[in-house]
Amino acid sequence: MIEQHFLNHVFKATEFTKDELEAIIPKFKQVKFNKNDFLLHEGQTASKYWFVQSGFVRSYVVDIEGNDISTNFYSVGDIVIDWSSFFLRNPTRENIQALSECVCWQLDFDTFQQLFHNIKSFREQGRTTLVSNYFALKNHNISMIADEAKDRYLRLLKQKPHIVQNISLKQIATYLGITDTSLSRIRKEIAIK
Amino acid sequence: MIEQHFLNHVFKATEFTKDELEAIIPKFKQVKFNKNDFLLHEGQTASKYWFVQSGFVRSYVVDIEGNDISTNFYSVGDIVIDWSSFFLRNPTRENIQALSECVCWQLDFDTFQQLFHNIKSFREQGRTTLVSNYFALKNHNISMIADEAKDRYLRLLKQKPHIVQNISLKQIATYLGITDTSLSRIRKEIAIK
DNA sequence: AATAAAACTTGCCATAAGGCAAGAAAACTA
DNA sequence: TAGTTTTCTTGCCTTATGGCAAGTTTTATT
Repeated sequence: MIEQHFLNHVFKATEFTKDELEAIIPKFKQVKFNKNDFLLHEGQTASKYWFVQSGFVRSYVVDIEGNDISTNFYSVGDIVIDWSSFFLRNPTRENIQALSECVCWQLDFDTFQQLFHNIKSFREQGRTTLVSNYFALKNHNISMIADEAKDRYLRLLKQKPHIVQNISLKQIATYLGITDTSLSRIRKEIAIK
Repeated sequence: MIEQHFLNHVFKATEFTKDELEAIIPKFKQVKFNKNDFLLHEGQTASKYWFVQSGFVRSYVVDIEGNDISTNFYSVGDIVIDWSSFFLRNPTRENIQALSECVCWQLDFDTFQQLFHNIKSFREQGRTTLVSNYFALKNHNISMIADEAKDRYLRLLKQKPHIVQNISLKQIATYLGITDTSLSRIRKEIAIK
């Protein structure tokens, strides 16, 4: 029964007719990942994307010195996609890795294209999702410039408390553009107050 | 004659049929801005976007302390759009301002929607443009974390030399997340070598 | 439970970048 | 062209954050 499907939480029924949901949702395939599995690896061209039903995922890039930098974290309800690799059909610089056991719903590029060009509400919703991701990235970027490290951490804590609780200090630190040492000190300072 | 239209450089003929170009290009309206004119102002909801035929444009936000932070620079051939305000129909935090006299080609939201839903190649191209912008923003963000100030400046210099040559040191500095003082010192250091 | 491996904390010192303010240079303006 | 405003440079000192390394705690493995 499609009403009970996890993806109904993703494709809110208010924006889609029942027929549309029945055309869209069955196209997704359930996949499971083990901890440390790669959903996408540096050098590959993304040909799928996922919605997370359970578990935690991280994306990161490796810089010239070999340090990895977290670019994003994903948990229940989030879309996991390398937008540029998926749509520009280019090999990616990003790695996307499961941080725990995960259950996801997967769609491939060709099926996406078919839905995108045939269902108006699907493309509207896809555009909204992409633009929302763009907006979040822009705000993160502004925060990197305008806020000091402690405020960036507090901002993340407020926006994604479940991320802060479930992901290692080191991986959060690189997302915030600071070292693990600094983040440890920031946490201590906050705890004292 | 549509072949001579400026927008032919934007909508590459390889991706569009002649008929499509004739449906798309006449929908754009030429507008001119004087130096310091606002294309979009904080608090407004973006209802148009532009392609720049000539001149320079800057977008910026004002932080809590009242400092402005450049978020982007635009010149010939670039799209000037507040993606999130335009598509999510929300009031924006950004200001978009002409830095010189500008000639632009403008499209409004309703006309965009009509083209987007009716012309497959138009929506493919729009998606590509948005994703390319997303990619650039992401790389800027990674650069903010992985590179020191001098390298961020050299990167901008390489990627957008015409921006560095035409925009004030202060405005470039905030884009790079540093003070004008620091950028001045970085330039001096580079000049010495 | 024992051991190994990660993850986190802390101290000491180094450094990139900021804050402020004065002066120089360049760009407008009348 | 003289005057005014804006932009840029430079010196002096401060500060947030980094680098490294040792120790501690937590988590995984057999």
